[in-house]
Amino acid sequence: MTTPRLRFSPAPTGYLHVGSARSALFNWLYARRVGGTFVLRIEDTDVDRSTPELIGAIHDSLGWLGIDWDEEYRQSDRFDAYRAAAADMLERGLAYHCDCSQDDVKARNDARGDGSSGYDGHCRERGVQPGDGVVVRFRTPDEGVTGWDDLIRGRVEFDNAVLEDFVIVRSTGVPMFHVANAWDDLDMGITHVVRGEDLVNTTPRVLLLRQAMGATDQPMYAHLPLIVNEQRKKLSKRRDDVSVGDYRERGFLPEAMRNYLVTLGWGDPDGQEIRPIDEIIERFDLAAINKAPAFFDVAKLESFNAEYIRALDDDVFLELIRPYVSAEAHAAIVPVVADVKDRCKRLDGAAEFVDWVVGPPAEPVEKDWKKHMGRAEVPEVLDAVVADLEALDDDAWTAEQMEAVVMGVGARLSTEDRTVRSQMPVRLALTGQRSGLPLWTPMVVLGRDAVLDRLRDARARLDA
RNA sequence: GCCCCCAUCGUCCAGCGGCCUAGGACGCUGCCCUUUCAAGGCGGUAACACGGGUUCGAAUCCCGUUGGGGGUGCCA
Repeated sequence: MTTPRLRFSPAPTGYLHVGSARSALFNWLYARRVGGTFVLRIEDTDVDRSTPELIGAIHDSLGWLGIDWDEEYRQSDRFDAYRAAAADMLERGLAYHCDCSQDDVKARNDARGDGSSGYDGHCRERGVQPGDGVVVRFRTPDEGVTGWDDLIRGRVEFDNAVLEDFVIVRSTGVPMFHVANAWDDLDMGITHVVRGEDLVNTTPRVLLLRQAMGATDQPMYAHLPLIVNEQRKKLSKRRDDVSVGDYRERGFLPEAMRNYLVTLGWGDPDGQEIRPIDEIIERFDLAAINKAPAFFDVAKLESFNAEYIRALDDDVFLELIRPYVSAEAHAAIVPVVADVKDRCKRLDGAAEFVDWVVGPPAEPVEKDWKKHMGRAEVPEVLDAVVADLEALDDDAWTAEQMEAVVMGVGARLSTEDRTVRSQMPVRLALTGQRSGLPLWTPMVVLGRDAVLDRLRDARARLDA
């Protein structure tokens, strides 16, 4: 038995699409699962879109996700082989030259008026010679069936009759991706082709080409269900956030992203969704992948991300958020790192927890203010807290003392008839918000003057 | 138009003929814990698209309908 060989073949577009990332991931998972080889093949036969920067974006995102590859190829380095393969097909009569312009083809189709849209085989027997504006087309069989046993979908078949004679060499002399794809899969000994469902229609062409190149076997195919948006349409660059790099910038952890991507189309029967990558590799199975499209649910991704963030060591978290927060915010977070980490859904959201420590308190929401500051005992509470805090020596300005003072006031003011809660008025006065970090340590960081100022401001506001 | 594919809670996944009065996760939500929030614990909400078969028995198999999606380039 030969070692399985899988490949991820992205076109260099300048970013890695999340759908592509998942294809890469599933290829990689399977390769690692079965001890196979994972090949990265850059499909850059459309030369003007092949630059080191565009390819670098793919490398970066794959690397970020922890997807490593064993071999790498670039199709632009292999044009000679594709040209030779095309020439050979030409020589053997399996392909022919065609000088029809796209307008010609369209005009004939319109004239026919039967709704057909593809190439009509006009040049099949015309003996067109190579020249300006001349392409090479593959002569598809007129009868018979081309199909394969898809690992995910089962048997898929196309009548050869519906396959038009497609272009295999552009008029510029550059072979089309089908040729490169078929030749490389054959030449590189690819055994499993795992890719998006949007490519099923090109599979019969590749299979026919592969045959024409002398192959007698087929690789195993597994066509993945598409990742869709809320409209159930394929994720598009225009309307959706599709770039892996963008998610990275928005503070998602690669482990969370990778883990979430796996759940789009696959789930372990034991029901556990979040688990270490080694365990996923161990359990992953191509044949168990779902057939239906999956919605990319950012809310769920964030939930995964929050869980991965919580599992981070405090010091690791502190380093990871550095690019996302100001130096001031970072310094403010250090003393309360665990509290921030536990509440942080994305790395870029860390700073908001200490906004009120670094800057002025937020302007309170009218409704919250009325509800919590409108209570009869609030003036008493604020006065008492201010008084008790003022009485504190500078060296007693500690988190323990903050808690003792604030909670003490509540306890002191409570009677059998009423329970006085002092925390919320203080919170609103200090932060302007009704929820957030535990107050005690941040109060120390904020400092005596600011704390007292804010409490007095709030108290004054009650009278206004 | 033609070709291909898909169809379980709002969403993702489990289920591969009886264990299903359909399970888990996200979301939403109730209670507990807590003088905030978060986390955690315990509940709740909510689905087998429809119609025919096959079978003693169907979410699971077959056919059709409906609904969605993908493709239909000298892009990949």
